[in-house]
Amino acid sequence: MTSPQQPGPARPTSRDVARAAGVSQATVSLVLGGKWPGRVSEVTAQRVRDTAAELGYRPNLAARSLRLGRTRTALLVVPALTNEFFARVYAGAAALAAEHDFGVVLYPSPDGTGPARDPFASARAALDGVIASSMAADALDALHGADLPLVMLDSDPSDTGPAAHVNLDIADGMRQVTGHLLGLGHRRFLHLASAVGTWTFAVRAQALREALDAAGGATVRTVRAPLDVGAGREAAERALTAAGERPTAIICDDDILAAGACKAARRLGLRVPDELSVTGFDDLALATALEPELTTVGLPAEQVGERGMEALLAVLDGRPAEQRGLPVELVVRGSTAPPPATARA
Amino acid sequence: MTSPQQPGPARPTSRDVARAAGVSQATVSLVLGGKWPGRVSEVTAQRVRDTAAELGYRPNLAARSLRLGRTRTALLVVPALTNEFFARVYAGAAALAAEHDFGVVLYPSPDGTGPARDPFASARAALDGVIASSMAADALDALHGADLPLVMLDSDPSDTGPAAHVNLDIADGMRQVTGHLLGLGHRRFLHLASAVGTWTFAVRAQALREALDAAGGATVRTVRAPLDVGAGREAAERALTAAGERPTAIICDDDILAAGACKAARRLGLRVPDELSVTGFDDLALATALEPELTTVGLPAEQVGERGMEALLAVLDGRPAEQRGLPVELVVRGSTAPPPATARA
DNA sequence: ACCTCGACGTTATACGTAACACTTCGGCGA
DNA sequence: TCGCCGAAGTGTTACGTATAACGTCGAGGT
Repeated sequence: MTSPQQPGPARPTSRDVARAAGVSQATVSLVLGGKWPGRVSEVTAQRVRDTAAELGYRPNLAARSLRLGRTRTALLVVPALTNEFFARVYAGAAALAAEHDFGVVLYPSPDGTGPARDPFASARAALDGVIASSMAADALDALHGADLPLVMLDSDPSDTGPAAHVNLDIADGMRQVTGHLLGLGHRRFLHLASAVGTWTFAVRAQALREALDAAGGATVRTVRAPLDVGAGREAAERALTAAGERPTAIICDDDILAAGACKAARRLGLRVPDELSVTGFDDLALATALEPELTTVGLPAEQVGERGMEALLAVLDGRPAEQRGLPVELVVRGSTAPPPATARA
Repeated sequence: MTSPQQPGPARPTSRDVARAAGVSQATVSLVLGGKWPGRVSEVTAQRVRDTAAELGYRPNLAARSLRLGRTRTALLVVPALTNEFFARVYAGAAALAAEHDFGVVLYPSPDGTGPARDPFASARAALDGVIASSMAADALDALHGADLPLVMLDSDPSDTGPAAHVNLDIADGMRQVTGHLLGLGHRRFLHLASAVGTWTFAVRAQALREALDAAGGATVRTVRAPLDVGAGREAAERALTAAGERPTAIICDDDILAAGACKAARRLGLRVPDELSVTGFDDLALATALEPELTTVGLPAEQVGERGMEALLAVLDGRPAEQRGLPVELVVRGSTAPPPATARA
């Protein structure tokens, strides 16, 4: 029974409901749109609602969008969703959107392959606005080109293009980890970074530098690695075996890199945390799956999505979107400890 | 400069392009729709394309959908995307969809909380079809109610409701792990299951049972746990400390549970793999982040998404969707080894 | 000279909805 | 009795697109 065309009776329209209820299409629209008080009597309204339910009426969203010129749909532009952080951002955004009868559609930034698709073609509906992570670099130009309300996540606030910014207080997170490690007695650090050249890297690097300078006598070396476990391991392994005094703590920009650093340590026969401390960022599920559990900076990913959507809704309403850094929180677990006595000399 | 209304000039329509190019709107539609050969001269066509590009024309997708009655949009229904497996399914589906100028919108099955939203309300556009994972139990009823083409992922093939099924050959995966462990000499197993009561659990349990029966003299105990590391650890810890002979291998339905099992082992002072073998399912990034790396059954998640979309496109074209189990592959890593000599006696 | 026909377009229409402007009608104060 | 008002709806229109049906025009055949 392959029936490519109209199989059963076509979906009922508001006019069908109107006919069945003995009213005009306009009345159906009024009632179902919630605009009826004072315009339609309660009895009629109830009759309309009943027949609508009976026929299984669902408004045609394409027609509604066309009529209204708005779609109640936002585009969320993120790098790969396989990164738990962004999956959580999406979850937060989608949850808040649902509360406001909004939808969220994703632009999955192509993972390397793919000819850098058009973010707007992938969104099948017309869009009311865009929420974009600064990490999805490939799509950003196109977004600025479109004259849609744009909310940027974790991007340079001095960039005045976007209508609003939602930023994590990463600098504070960096200060917290660094302070924690300095307090334990560490003085030689390795910074395993993921996205050199971006704004968030600059913020992290500067916060780290300032914290170390304030402590005095501390050194740091920065190494870059693509965002996966294997790459993190290799980079860490290289840095740990390089000439010069070995660092006693590795500060990673991401839990995934931290996992790599832990593997590198194990390969080199360094015990974590006794001989080497490792910290991450994000507090992914991974952080508590590892042994020892990872000391990391917890980022409220869901909140990032929520606030992004909140800001977008505000902009769409003509309200000002309040810009505020989201607080982050150091989560101390088992991957950090004082440096070995030999290194403290 | 908050401008809730029309800020700049409204987006150009096909009529604007027509005016600028000195042709009728219909011609613009023909040219841009690719239907021009034989109906519009090459020069005119080129002129239309140029002016369209110049004005930055983008077709209004709502209007197109309304006109065509099709949206080229599919709904993908999955449990939480924070599960890397489903994020990969989405990636696969979205990639293939993009090749066919299709879009994929997600129904993020509410994570416990949330009043079980309407899957169709969350999709803002009208839909051409649905691809649903059997794991998103809460939404399935509503999906069967709608008369949309439905492709089910990993669900009972004897359920004839859906238009097509895309299944992983999980039974084979289970046979492979079991065979691997039996070959190493294991005879006492713990099955750490995630979704008792579902079809995939039934398949796994039966395959496991059959493989063990064929070997003879092997025993298994099944324990259930919610799908997260902590729950897996607790369940495994309880089972490992229970009365009776301790199992020498834990077969987990998921890498996440396997991570929990590894933690349980470490807590109890059991070394993996020397004193306890652990296997997972899915081959997530987590599998290689752990130490030792996890022996697991690799599932082609992206392919699941691709095949699902492929099947849906076929159904929409009136073609038959070929039903085939996707092959899975045992990936042997460091978390499995022969059981300790004491247990082999 | 008339008809045909292909090439190249154009005109007109419908998709389903929301909202504006309008009608109908009983009641009510002057 | 007239005029007016509010309640309760209805008629109509427009949103932007795709396509079926129709027009025009010149070349070529008879």
